[in-house]
Formats: sequence, structure tokens, C-alpha cells
Amino acid sequence: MKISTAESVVMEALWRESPLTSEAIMSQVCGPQDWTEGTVKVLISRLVKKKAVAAKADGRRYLYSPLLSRRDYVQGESQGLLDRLFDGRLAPLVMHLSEGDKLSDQDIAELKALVERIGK
Amino acid sequence: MKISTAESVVMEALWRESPLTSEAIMSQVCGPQDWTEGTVKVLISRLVKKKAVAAKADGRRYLYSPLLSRRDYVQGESQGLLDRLFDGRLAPLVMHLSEGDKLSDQDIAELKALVERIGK
DNA sequence: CGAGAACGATGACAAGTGTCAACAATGAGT
DNA sequence: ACTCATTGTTGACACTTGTCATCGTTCTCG
Repeated sequence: MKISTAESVVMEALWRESPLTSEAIMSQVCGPQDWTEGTVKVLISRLVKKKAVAAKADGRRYLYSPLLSRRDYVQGESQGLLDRLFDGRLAPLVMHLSEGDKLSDQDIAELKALVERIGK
Repeated sequence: MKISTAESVVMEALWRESPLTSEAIMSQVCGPQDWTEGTVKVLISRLVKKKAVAAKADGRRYLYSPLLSRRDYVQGESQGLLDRLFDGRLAPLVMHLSEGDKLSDQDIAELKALVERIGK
């Protein structure tokens, strides 16, 4: 099941730390997102329905944990973009991102090291 | 204005070649996508309304051309993903994509050459 | 001129998304 | 036990997206 962008904000909170109560989730996301309680509650419910997070009963409340790993999510999103826009080829993607020259020296160094390692 | 994925299929046709008549667009996209005439017409209309393509009158019909460049579109999408999932850092993206080891030797070679060039 | 074809515009509809409020159940303190 | 606060469930609404059919206009061919 597809996870929407608003839902992914909740997921990020759970990936950072879990399990969390809904209250803890709200305190993490309501700041940056300016959402009300109701909004976050619905997002959590939808994620549970989509089986992207587990809800373990803990007395009157639930403790939420991710069922979908961040790794898998990120992998899917990245591969999707790569296939959709670059025909699955990595070099053109990197080229595009490097052209805006928003790359820091550190970025370039990291990338260089990474490529060395991969190409070994 | 945001371009949806279905709309981007039409844009791809126009990026490949333009201007095009609606008929030409249909013949390019109806094959792979299995869409009816009506569907494509609506997608074109919405793109015109969004000012992503221009419609120049040519007698009874229109000739359509992209107003949004593929370069800008791809840039936006890529940067968006990078910021959203990798905090704007390129190396983690590449690492993720390389881990599925779906990279061909050619990919790696291209990437290596590219990184050399960037790092000059 | 009249009938039919071509083309764009419009209306329609289901599903998904972002957003929020109202309701219900349940536990806690007095 | 009663009331209150907390937490999850539902309903609601507007907007976008994917998908298609119908309508009206205009061009063309007989």
C-alpha cells in the first residue's frame, strides 16, 4: 500500500524512535507541521489500516511501531524515481543533482569514497 | 503547479518532440498506457490549465508544446526526493541505490567517470 | 447545403489525500 | 459512583487524480 507524504512524516517519527504513543508522535510532528490532534490521529489510523505501523495495546492506549522499514520505503521511493525519470540509470541522476552545484565539498568527497568502495 | 504522474507521461511525449497535435500525443502514449482518447484529452487540458504546456492554434486544432522544461521538472523531482529522504545529501542516496546491487558495471563506470569530472 | 468526422470542452465519478471536529469508550481522581 | 480527561473511531468536506463519455462546434466531402 502506498504511503502518502503526510503519512510519511508520521513514519519518520516512528523510524527515529519506537514504539511511541500517539501523544509522543504528536509532540514530534505537530511542531514542524502545524497539525491539530485530529489530523495526526487520522494519519496514524490510516497507517495502521495500511499495515505500515503496528498498534500494540498498552492499557487504555496503544504503542505504535513501524512495520515498514525506512530502508524499504526509501529504497522504493528512490528506485521509483530512478526508473521513472532516468530509465533506471544512476549516472544521469547524479549528473542532474550535481549541475545545480548545490553539492558541498563534503558531498563530493563522500561520493568519491563511496564510488571507490563500490567499484572495488 | 504540481504535475501528476499520468500527466508526466504526456509531458514525456512532448519533451521527446514538439510541437505535437493531440493525435500525435495519443499515438505515442496510448500504446504503453492503454488509455482512451478521452483520458489523454483531459490530461492535455489539465496541463494547459496548469501552464505546463502551451496550445498554439493551428486552424481547427492545436499544436502543443511544453512550457516546463524536462530539465526543470527532473531537477525539481530529484531535489525534492533528496531533501525529503536524505536531508539533501547525495552520498546516502547513491549508497541506497547501490545496495540493491542492481547497478550494472556500466552504471558504475559512468558514475566513476562522472565523479572524477565533478571532483576536478 | 447537409451529414458525418474531428477536436476540444465539459461533466461525471470513484478513489485517495489533507484537514478537522464530534462522538464514544475507558480509566483516574475525588 | 460521578465526573473529567484522555485516546481512538467516525464522519465530514474540499481538492486532486485517474478514467471515461457526452456535447457542441467546426471542417470536409459528397
